[in-house]
Amino acid sequence: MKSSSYNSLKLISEKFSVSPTTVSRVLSGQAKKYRISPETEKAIKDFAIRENFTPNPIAKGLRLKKTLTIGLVIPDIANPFFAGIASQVVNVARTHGYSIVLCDSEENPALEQQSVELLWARQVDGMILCAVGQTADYLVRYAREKRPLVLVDRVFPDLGLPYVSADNFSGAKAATDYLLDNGHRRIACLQGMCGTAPSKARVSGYTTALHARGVPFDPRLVAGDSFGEQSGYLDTKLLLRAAPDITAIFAMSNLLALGALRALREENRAVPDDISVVAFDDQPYLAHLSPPLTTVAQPHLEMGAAAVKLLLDHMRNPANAMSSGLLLPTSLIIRKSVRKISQPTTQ
Amino acid sequence: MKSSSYNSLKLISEKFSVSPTTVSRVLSGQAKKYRISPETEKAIKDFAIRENFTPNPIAKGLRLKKTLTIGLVIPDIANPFFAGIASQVVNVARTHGYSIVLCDSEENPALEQQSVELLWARQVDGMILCAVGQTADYLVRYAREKRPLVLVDRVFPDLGLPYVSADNFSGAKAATDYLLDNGHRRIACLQGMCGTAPSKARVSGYTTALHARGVPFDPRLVAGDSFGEQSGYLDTKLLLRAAPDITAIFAMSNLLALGALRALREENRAVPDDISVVAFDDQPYLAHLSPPLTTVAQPHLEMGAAAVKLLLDHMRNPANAMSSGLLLPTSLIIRKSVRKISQPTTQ
DNA sequence: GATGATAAAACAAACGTTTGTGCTTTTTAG
DNA sequence: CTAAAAAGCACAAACGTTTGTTTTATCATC
Repeated sequence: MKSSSYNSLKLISEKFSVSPTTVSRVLSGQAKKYRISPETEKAIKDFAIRENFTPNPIAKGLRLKKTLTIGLVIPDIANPFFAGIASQVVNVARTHGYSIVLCDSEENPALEQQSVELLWARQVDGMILCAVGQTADYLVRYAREKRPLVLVDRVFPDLGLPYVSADNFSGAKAATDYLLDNGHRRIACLQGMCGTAPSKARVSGYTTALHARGVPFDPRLVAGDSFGEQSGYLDTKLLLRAAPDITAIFAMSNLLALGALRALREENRAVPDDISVVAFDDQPYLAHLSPPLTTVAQPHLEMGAAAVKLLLDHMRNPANAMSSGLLLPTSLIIRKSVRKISQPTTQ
Repeated sequence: MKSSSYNSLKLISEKFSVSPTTVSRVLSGQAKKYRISPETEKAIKDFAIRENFTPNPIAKGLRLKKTLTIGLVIPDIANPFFAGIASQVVNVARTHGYSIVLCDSEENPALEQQSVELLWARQVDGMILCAVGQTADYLVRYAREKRPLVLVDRVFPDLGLPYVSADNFSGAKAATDYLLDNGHRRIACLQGMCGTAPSKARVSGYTTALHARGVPFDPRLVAGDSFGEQSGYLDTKLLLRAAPDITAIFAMSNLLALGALRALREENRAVPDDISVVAFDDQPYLAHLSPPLTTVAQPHLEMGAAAVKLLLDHMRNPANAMSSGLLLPTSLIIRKSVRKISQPTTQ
């Protein structure tokens, strides 16, 4: 377990009076290919594992132009949603021998771009990016250069970059259907940052569900333009004034739901008795709220895992680099924040 | 903004028909020291920034034996507590020019040790470690070798390694005092993993507070041996049977509190009317629970920031490497989960 | 017009690998 | 006993930097 002062092939090679070449070949499993004698091989191997030696990855990286390193850029690692993704990214990358260099863009597009460029400069072999912002034009260059880069969650399908995301459309549609099934007709929708792919898809799922039931779409019922708690709070307040007859709120993020809950509490509207609430994205604590929140769960972990797998695939085979988008299924988790109401008019 | 195909000093040097040496010296700001002519300097500098060139950090790392890289080992990045720490670590490291290589030990001591060794092998310049487990003997070697390594949260003061942690003792004492102030005398305590520094310190704060008030310490009132939600649930159940007369529970982690809440709900004990609850560590959602939980907040962000600063200090100056422990103050956040009771016997 | 400063930049080695090729020595075949 | 083949390994270059030392040209000085 003690690590040695033998920290280079040269030192080891001197120990055995062979050349560094030989040691390198033994340690990279090329012994038979280069006809190293079994005795030499065993001696070196034993020594290496006993002294717990591994060839310097920096030198290796220089020579091989591969660093066994993947860059991960996240808007906010303290956000449980991204933390969940990161967790799986780190873990499956590890099982494939890759390490993760983590950058936090602090929800700032400029910092994001900086981070991406820093990571390429640091010679990462590939990159996983959860973008912030509605656009990311600086990425087209990387798409053109066919760099191994996969987008997660905040995707840009037009860029021709591989991506993985939850199936936001279907998730939102399922949630809306659920509300409709429970008799709701005036369903407000708290959207996230306008123009982002997830937000657009979710709103689209919402309107599609409405149309399918012939429920008129009222543009005044969709509010908001950020995924944050503040926005949920504020827009719910406004919504309650602008459309007092709503019976349900579909909050398109976790934090939006938290904000909405706070607003509703202040306004003395009971959930679900006065107003039903459905959130998007599940987090353990949602079950502990009162009432426990019904929500559409995203497969965080799978998203992270899938991103790494996609990336590794593209690293091995740059050919299939374009337009392999993955949409992972969501699932509606039914708790106690939706009330069944009778809606005489549509019975 | 477009990055060039000029990706080596050599290429650039040819462009200007100078030597790589000259380019290197210009780009590292040593122009005047080595008397590079101002024209040459300006030309190269301009070109470099126009083409957005930076010397290859891998080659640099090999030559300089410095990688501008810090390893971060976390038991579970999906846990908001650690995510908060990581967030600041990443950010302040970045402002100092360092990148973070992230490892997740999955609460597994063996994997932790592997990760630590992997990171050293990867030539990180320093490391920040949130250990799991009660011991970490493999670290003594690194302490002896005076490697830049700082411990966070789960610290081992005896190892002689620098560390930063919340002042768990004072935090727990404050929480217990608060319960006592509110008339509680039969206060149960849900501890975390026994033997870990935070858990020991917290329990010690709890007992100290009791003693100071002359409240008898009842060993049966301290239960638990893990920081997880399951443990909180289970041990609360057991506690309610073993000591039905308790009026308050001090849960020494967030998740423990969540588990306790679940158990109390099942047993139809209202919080805070039947039983008061105080948690340890604040997370945004605690305010949204019902009732909003009183808790002792740890300075996550400061902990992460402090860890990096300590580390950088020790990297610059290995001399002051030993025994610089930082205890960051906690703060009691009072919400609505504690009821004031009259306690005639001790009035 | 030699002598020595000084300016401007090049040389070469080193960091620790990997890899194509070349060099001995031993073994095998005929 | 010779020629060819195989075994076992070493050489040297390259990856892209940085840095101590040299080199070359320019200029001023006496």
